[in-house]
Amino acid sequence: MSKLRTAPTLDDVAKMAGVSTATVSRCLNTPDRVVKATRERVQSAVDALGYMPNFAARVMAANRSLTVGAIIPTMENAIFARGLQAFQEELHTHGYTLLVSSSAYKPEIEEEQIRTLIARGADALLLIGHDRAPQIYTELERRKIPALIAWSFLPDAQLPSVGFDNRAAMAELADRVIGLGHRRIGVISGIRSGNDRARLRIEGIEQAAARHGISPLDLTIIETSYEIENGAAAFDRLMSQSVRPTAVLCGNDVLAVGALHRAREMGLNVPRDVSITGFDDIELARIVSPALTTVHVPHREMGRRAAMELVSMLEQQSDGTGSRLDTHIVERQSLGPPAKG
Amino acid sequence: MSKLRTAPTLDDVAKMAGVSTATVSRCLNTPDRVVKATRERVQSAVDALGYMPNFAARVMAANRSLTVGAIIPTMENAIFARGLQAFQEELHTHGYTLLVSSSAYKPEIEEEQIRTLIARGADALLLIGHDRAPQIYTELERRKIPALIAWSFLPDAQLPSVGFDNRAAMAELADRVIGLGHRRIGVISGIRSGNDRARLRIEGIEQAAARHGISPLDLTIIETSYEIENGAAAFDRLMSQSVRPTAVLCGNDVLAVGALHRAREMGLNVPRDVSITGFDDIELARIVSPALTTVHVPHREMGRRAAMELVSMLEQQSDGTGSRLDTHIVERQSLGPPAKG
DNA sequence: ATGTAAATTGCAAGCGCTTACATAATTGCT
DNA sequence: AGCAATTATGTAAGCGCTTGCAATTTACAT
Repeated sequence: MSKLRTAPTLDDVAKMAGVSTATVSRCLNTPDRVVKATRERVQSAVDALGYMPNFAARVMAANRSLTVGAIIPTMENAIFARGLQAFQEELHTHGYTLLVSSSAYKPEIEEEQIRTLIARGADALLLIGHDRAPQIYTELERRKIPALIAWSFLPDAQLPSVGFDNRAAMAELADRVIGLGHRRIGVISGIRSGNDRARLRIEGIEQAAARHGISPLDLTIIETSYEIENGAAAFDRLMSQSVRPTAVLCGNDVLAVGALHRAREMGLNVPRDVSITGFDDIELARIVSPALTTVHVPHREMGRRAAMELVSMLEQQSDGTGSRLDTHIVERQSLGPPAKG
Repeated sequence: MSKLRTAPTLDDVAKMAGVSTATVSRCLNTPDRVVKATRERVQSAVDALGYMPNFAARVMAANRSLTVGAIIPTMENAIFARGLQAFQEELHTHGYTLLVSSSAYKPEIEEEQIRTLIARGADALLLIGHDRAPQIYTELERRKIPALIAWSFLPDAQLPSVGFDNRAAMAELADRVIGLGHRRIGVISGIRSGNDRARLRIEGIEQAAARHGISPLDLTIIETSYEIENGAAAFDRLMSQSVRPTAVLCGNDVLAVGALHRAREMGLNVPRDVSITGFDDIELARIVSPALTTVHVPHREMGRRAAMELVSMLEQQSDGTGSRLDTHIVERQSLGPPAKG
């Protein structure tokens, strides 16, 4: 029975080149272990047949896939795009492929995605942030899957992390805002539950406020998920308080853009009537007007380092050390001193 | 020799449940072909062991992966995000998984990605646009990989497509612009080579211009790749001509946002001094100010239909019929009549 | 030439799963 | 109760590849 028109296999190549399948396999994977003449013969057979190795078979036989999985909270906005791009480029130079999936910020989906990626043979995983059910870490440990956390650096966490200090970064920005004279501050944060970045950023603001003797009563915090619309709605709520804040610190640029948009719709001048700040420094932050004052995160560098770290964990069998990157404030037009009043 | 701490296999489950591996497999894939008592026994073994089927092994044995691959030109901006999201959601309801990769608008990379996805066992492919080397189509045909094209509907193309009529959509917008009295028109297009969407959109503008007796000399076309920066630079060039256009039609919203940004930097009032339009109606179009007048593309609907079509091609072994979706113009603030003079 | 070490190639055993086919258990009839 | 038809389960042959080990060839020193 002839298998009509299916992809050529190693066997086909081997027959055509007059060698064993082992040799063909070696030509593909460890060419220097094959003498030149044979290698060339095999290569022409490969070319002639348009042979491409079957990935599933390879994974099964070799018990590794040269694939790294990443689960990011969302693909819908640009927050993770640049970092992930750099991550994947760096992986590529080491011969690894990236598989991405998104958890929509839902812990149960993230857990499922982790299992799926493992079942698909991912050799290692990149996760975002530290907050998740402990048994996930146990499971990764048990299965001996190297994993790394990005977007949040914590020195003593269960897994090594490559990222920045969310708390300190936001505290620095809050210091700056308070230093300009703002005393009534609104905060539009992402949902803290299961999201250490959101939680730590708020903590940073609270720390800075406390340092400057600002009462918690003058700090209004709204939690909402990271969408432009929600930033706008939260801004509405903040501004409809009896005493309006003079500055609104947002958990990320997406929320800030929403706030900015609503401010404009309300006829408010930013930063004269109210200051608005973001976090992340995504492209959008430069495009809106007034351009957002925000915290710049070295996304590309973070992605690149995460990839290097993960590859070294994979290839040196090491546990990974992690690294902390610096952020800095980017001053644009959306932050100014409060209006006299 | 004991395999220390590796993932449990079908065999482990079978032993624990006291059945054959075939029965376990059937429990997982065709539960109604197994009697309830057995099924439950197997299920508890699965739970107890935390068993997850090995994907590679399954693909190899079953010769299908329940995976669909999509190659999109870019992930860097939101153009394809929403449609792809809907595509993946719909696939999910049919039990399929989506694997996405990006070609960076490079034909040779796209070709490589196609091969990679096939090697990884994709059961079917989603491609964007019709323009690509003919041998790719031959190859897909030869390997009997169902494939579908999105973002551009062409009734008689090699492969079925789900999308809209790029030419007609842009012609409609150009008609509107010309109808407002614009006679000198600038066009900022994506690179046409290998991109039928870009090509057809320009054709639409040219058609409309011809219909209204506008000389090709009054139509300045700049081609550049789809990045905000490039939109800005192209706008610069258009406005530094001896006779400035009164309206600038952009190949997509990303370019338009760049143009808009530069216009503002140049101190031009949009639309009083110059009108700017986009194409796609991504979220960004609503956020910028003035908000972009653009062509709304039903991205979600397109993604959903593409998924349905592909699943039916896969499951009915049919060839696929494709379908044309309607676009419509969204009037916002960036388009107005030309200034007197 | 001859022996030995090193390089090259082949053989064949899996990797974990699905599924055609064979067998065993159950059901429904008469 | 007895038989055929139906349903449930088991047996075992792969799927296409990698890789440890054995066999063969080549290179090199004596």
